[in-house]
Amino acid sequence: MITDIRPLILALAARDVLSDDERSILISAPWRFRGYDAEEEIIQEGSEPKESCLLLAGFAGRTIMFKDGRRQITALHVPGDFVDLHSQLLKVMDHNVVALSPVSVAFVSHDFLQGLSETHPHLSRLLMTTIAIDGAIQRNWIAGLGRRSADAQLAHLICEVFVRLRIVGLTKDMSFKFLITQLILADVLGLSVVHVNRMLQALRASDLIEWVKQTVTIKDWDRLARFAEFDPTYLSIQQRER
Amino acid sequence: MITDIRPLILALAARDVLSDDERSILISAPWRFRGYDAEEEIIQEGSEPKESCLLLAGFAGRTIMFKDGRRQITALHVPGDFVDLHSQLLKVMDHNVVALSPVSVAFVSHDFLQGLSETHPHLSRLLMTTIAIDGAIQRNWIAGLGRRSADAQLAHLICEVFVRLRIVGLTKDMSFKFLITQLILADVLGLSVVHVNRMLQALRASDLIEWVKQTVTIKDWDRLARFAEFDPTYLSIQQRER
DNA sequence: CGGATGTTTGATGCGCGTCAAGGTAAGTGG
DNA sequence: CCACTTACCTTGACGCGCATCAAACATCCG
Repeated sequence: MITDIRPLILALAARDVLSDDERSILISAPWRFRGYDAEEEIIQEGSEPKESCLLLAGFAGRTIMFKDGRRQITALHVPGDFVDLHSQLLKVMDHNVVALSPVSVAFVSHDFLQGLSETHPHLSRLLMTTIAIDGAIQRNWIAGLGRRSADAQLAHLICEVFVRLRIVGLTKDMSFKFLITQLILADVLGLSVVHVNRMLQALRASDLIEWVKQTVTIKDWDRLARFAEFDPTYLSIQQRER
Repeated sequence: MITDIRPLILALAARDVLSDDERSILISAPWRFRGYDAEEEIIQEGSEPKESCLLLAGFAGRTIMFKDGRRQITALHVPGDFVDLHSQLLKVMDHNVVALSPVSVAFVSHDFLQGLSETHPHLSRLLMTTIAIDGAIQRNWIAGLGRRSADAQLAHLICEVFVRLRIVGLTKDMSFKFLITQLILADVLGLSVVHVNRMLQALRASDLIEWVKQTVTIKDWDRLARFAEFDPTYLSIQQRER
């Protein structure tokens, strides 16, 4: 069981300066750790959580289900993401949170988080910022689902995941472990599995990416980013070394 | 020029109890009022606003532009909505905010809003909640763009707009003024104008809605909501009289 | 009255879904 | 250790939903 919350610290530090005090508050928070298998539900639609859930390892997603059994994944989470920080503001969950691969997570009580707003306002505000970044990512997905072609949308997702994983140190050169099946990818992109497969092959044929054994390698970042019209501004990453 | 911020108060009061003190703080806040014509940009992508913008009358939207000139509208705002409350958390705007009809708006400084978090924590938290509701709406749009058919997605949007307008008292029985062209609707739904037109006619033919002279009338709420699989939970409306 | 803006209609074609089947790799039990 | 299963990836055939192009209408406005 993973109990290292460093991904959160990396994710926050990428957005603003984190003091030592703030780091140690986070480290010593009353976390409750737990693991889930792929496809297990972490949080149910309609529930009223009293804790928020931080992802430490693996991939998770927010899913909205339709009556006919189809689903759409509305957010893809990487380690360091709070998957439901907004649950402290919204009482009832309007969607499920599902493990998309085996994951390790850490729960903290809403009470603890709300206490932060008095004792550590800057940190509390920084956490709110991650909610806003979530919103920016969602806007980008809306733009892509509405107006981008399937291949460009897929390319854009790969760019986004790469950058988000790099923030938390989960990339190696130009590649990363992506523990996601094409079926899940289809539910993210709003496409059929068949078409996802064909678009992946198109990107491979253009020599933009490689994807073998759950490892994605970006072979030509500039061309991929240009093809996807990827502009990382919306991820609100602080400029420094690059 | 409209300078009545009551829509905001109605929108907030629909989500939680608002004390008289909180109401008067909002009313006496240092608003700066202004009007815009349709298609005028209220906030530019890439700018770093020092104020947030409250919509008082008309419709506004957040738009993401593509290089080829096409656009996607990622949010549709009704009176009472803060169109860029998140700009106090995110430094750089990742999208434009555009007037979709003639609008009246009111700006408040971020400093004022941040001051609220100390003097009126409950109110401040309630404002944060509206950011989270925004996120919930966006998730629903993602689900619709990805998995719903064009007609169901259109029906869902009409349900959503109706409910949101009713909160701020802008519906009359089952109808509302919708100052939105089909071209704008196309950019909201990620469709072509032609197809939007056809889907509208389909809804009319099924006797679900009527749309004449910028006035939409829902002729059969239950059937429309069922057809769209509309469930208002995500709008976080307090249950009371109904 | 013309010109602009928005709505409606028709014809044609492409992007992506659906259905179906085969291929591969990993895990499971006898 | 091998048959069997299960999960996932890949490929092909076919059809529908929606885009695109083009043009006719309608409405409003100066």
